[in-house]
Amino acid sequence: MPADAGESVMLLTTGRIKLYHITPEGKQTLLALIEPGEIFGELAVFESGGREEFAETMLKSTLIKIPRQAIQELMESHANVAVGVTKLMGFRRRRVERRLKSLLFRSNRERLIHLLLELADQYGTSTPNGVRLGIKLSHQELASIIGSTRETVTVVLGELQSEGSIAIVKRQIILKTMERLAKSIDSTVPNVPVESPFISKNRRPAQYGI
Amino acid sequence: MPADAGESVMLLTTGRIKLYHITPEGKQTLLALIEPGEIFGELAVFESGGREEFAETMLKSTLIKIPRQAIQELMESHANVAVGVTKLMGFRRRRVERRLKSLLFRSNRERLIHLLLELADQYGTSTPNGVRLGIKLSHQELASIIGSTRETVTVVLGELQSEGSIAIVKRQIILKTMERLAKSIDSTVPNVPVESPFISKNRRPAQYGI
DNA sequence: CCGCAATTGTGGGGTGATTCACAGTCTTGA
DNA sequence: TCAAGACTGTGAATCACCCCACAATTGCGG
Repeated sequence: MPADAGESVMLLTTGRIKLYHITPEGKQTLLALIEPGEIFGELAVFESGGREEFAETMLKSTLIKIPRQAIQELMESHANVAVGVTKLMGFRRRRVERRLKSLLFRSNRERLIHLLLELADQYGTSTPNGVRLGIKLSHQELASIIGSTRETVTVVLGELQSEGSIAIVKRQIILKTMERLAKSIDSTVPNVPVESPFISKNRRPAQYGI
Repeated sequence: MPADAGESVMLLTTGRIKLYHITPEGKQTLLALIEPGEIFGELAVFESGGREEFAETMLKSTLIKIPRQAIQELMESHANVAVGVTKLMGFRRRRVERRLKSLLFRSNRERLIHLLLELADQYGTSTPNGVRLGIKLSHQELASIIGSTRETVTVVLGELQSEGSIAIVKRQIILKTMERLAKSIDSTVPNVPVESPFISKNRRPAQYGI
């Protein structure tokens, strides 16, 4: 597999791939986990250069390399392909935005719980004891997702375990009380009427839900 | 302008719009600033429900509301429309990902500088004294973008000002030494060879640039 | 099954950032 | 032009989290 993948879109067929970025300090930030059926490197379709992100296989993976030009033509000639690509990009963007929201203004503990719930959503399978995460991530990796450190993750996971919220067997995390965890992060109940500090009282601008 | 915008894509023609999210605690996180020519609410095309984000005008704005169905048909019949939408979504995703990267593992000060540079890039105009940001954001708003607090932003801006890096006149920020600022954040030089802590020495997985 | 490396676990010191409280300044609508 | 509300500025106390250092455990490759 050559290193010149910049001019192509990659389609993952089996396995799992980790996309990440490395900061100047050598710390890494996980950008996305790619599952079979997903494409990545799509942004390369519209621009060339800028190759500061890396991909790394987490499982034995096979993928198809689609030349940039081919997919561009395909999108132009077959509208449904274009719609599909758009949809995929939308999903990934939404994931990123959700992560952004959980990152801003949340404690380390809350972020970790948030992440666990999300992983459960994506990779969880129900068992009698609770939801088992079908993905193995080291504490280091978890930390790199929530923007924390290895040690802190270790500690918080320990706390959650002794609180009985999760169990860890063979490096597999099992969420025993999903509901309780979920509640513990969004019902940090604000009794204050939701009032944005940004919305002036006298000159209130137009505002809508979207 | 009705509040039922959920079923439509909005196209901004003039003005500026702020998209944000409000956390249960009432804190707000800015998701995106929309400029003329951009669309938002696109995700609504593919899914209904889920309306936890808000839009607020920052300037007098006019926008066109395109019904969900119309754009879907348009995308299917005119491939170039689909390509365009995809492109726009890509840009926004890239912005979010960049922000995410700058959020993880960076100090408050670095994040603020990073933000100023980005704003200069988007809204800056060159003047003899430096680059003037053509956008007014309160300290509170700046804080909500970088995930900090109003007070901290005030302090850091003060520091930058007395360091001579920026000047503030009439609530307008002027970047006097862009290069110096830029250098101060990415050349926190790591002489360590870039070696991911995630890459084992014995069983190194496949890894490529993308 | 043995050994090395990766991973997990734990504590203590230091600190950047939040929180709270209040004062001063700017701005805009009446 | 005046007043009320938004915005900016500042200091003190507190705390969550990072950083460093080292021990214990697990797991993989030969």
